[in-house]
Amino acid sequence: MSNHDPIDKLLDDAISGHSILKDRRVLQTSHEPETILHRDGELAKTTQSLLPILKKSRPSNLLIYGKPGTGKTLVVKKVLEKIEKRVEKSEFPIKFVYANAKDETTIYGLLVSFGSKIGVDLPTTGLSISTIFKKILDHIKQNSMNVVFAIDEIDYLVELASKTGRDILYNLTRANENLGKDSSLTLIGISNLLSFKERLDPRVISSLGEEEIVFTNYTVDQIKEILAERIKDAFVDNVIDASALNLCAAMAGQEHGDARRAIDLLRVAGELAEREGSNNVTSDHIRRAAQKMEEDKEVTALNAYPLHEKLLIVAVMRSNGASTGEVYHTYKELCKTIRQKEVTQRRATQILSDIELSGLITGKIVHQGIHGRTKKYNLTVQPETIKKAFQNDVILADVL
DNA sequence: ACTCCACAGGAATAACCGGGCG
DNA sequence: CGCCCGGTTATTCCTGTGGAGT
Repeated sequence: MSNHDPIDKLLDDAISGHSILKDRRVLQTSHEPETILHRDGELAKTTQSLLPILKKSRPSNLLIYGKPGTGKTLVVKKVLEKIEKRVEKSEFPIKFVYANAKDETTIYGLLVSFGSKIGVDLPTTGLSISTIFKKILDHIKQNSMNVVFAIDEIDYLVELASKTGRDILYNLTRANENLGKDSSLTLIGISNLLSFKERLDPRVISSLGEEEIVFTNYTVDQIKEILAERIKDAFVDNVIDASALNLCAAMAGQEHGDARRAIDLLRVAGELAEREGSNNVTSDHIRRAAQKMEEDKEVTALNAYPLHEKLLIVAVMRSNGASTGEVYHTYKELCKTIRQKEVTQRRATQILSDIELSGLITGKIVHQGIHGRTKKYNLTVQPETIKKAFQNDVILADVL
């Protein structure tokens, strides 16, 4: 699967003089390992569910749940790949299509990419969704294809789905009834959220959820083995301290057994160690990698806020531990210096409690007798982080 | 025991915004 | 293109509140 381009490899080596990293691609999220550890049950169930297709009958639609980093995508891709290989030589036409709903901004885009993968030429614009849909079904029918369509992060789809979008999802799950005897369409939905089902049209649930598989979390020991496996391919021998490996697995396990996070952590720690010219990756590197990732996450979150949210965060930073009134006062000053219209205090308190919900600031209600009731706000992140995040915001330049 | 502060936070309503549709 | 629709943002107005000060 992963094509190890010799040119890339040379370039990688050249960039990092004496490298402790043998092949950093192995640690990237796009990497698909040969064997998938500790997912035997899930692999078996998924295969089982798709088995009918080998006997030329239609499998049930399948819904897969599991927390992030539990190997859902990996397992589905692997199983589809294996079946496809097995069927390749036979004259029985099976087609697997994988799409990630996050990559497509609209249902329309999703359908078009789906269509192009099964060989329907579609214009990227101009046709209505229902026309596209019909063309795809016609194509499947005419060529008597058996198609399995895997939609990853299907929760996103439902999120952005308007009424027509929901209808499409419904039609997709029920498409079989309109296909002839010789063709079929099976859906595999993959979702991070267990609660995803609740927000679905009950008609869709009954047809999409014909069969369900829930992916369990990895244990710390399992993560350790998965990491060890990757380390073998990614790093030069014996550069990862045992304590570093343990810590890395433990940190990821603390969340909910997120293998992807563990691997990310390892990659960042490895890059950190390499940049420092260190000969091995220590638990200190892991710790700093975690810190860096946390900070990056905060910076991204900070930048995603609209202007007035940012201004209020700066106001909280300026006057740490201040009451709502004081924060609002400094906020108004900030608005004046950058010539922006301020929002009302009511709105400001609303925004502040929204930000509080995201965890960047904390607020505590205090009663001060004759001095009334108010909320005292504090920053939970380093002021440095905030400055770093906002420094390339041209509007905020003057108030930092 | 009573007052009164400095807001919290609910409700109603208006302004705005992006997407779909004829 | 304008129009409508649903969702979000913001304003206005409002009632409620624990305890320091008297």
